[in-house]
Amino acid sequence: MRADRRRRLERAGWTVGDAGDFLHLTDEERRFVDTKLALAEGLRRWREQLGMTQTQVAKRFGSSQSRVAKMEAAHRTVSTDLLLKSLFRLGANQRDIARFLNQKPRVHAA
Amino acid sequence: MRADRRRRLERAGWTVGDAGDFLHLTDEERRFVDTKLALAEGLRRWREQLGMTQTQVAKRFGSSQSRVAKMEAAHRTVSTDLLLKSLFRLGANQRDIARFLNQKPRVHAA
DNA sequence: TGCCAGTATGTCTAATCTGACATACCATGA
DNA sequence: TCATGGTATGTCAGATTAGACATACTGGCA
Repeated sequence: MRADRRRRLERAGWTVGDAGDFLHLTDEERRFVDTKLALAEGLRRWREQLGMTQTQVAKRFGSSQSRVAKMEAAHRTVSTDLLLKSLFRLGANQRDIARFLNQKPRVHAA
Repeated sequence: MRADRRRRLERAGWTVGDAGDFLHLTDEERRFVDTKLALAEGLRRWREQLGMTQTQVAKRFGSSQSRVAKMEAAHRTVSTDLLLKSLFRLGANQRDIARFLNQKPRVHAA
């Protein structure tokens, strides 16, 4: 579970030392990352719900598929601003966002 | 109420044409701005709750009072990333954020 | 196996955001 | 009235992020 979490973060572009000192992320940082992951997951679920591909979404955004992939991966070059704007562009509203934040992360839960 | 809302946005640095065509903010933009305002208000309330001044908060952040003022004003040069990080640094958590988002805005409500 | 749609990753340049500083505003109390 | 503490606004240089493009991975199916 710790390892899984770390993998997710690394995939997301966070250069984490190695497993042990993973904890020199401060509490704030951890909360921030978790929030970003929640939004990213929310975005992916929302897109899938709409039955759209990343490419289709990218086109609608006037952006590129690669950028959408990074959004959903909560990559470090992706801001929460971008995640929020993207969700809104796909029709989500403020309450949907709040819902995503209250949702327990599905992946590193097991 | 419309006028009040507009004033808030202008104070926040959004160049809004004039009252009438205020509506050429798209839905997405409006939702995004509202979200930012909610976080900004949340930050101010959180700080006041802690009985701190903007200057004190700035010092704790390693930032400046002017930046804190802009955060609380949801100024356009302030990202939601900064707002979230700031809230987390003051001890808020993801659920607190969700709560802020579900809260009806106090100001342009009347 | 070889294709293909969908997704992921790396790296550029332009645009945006950050903290700092200077300065202005705004109440309240002497 | 004028200090003073707290808050707001404008601007700038350095840091970070956006979209684009190239390219690589992945799973399914002929």
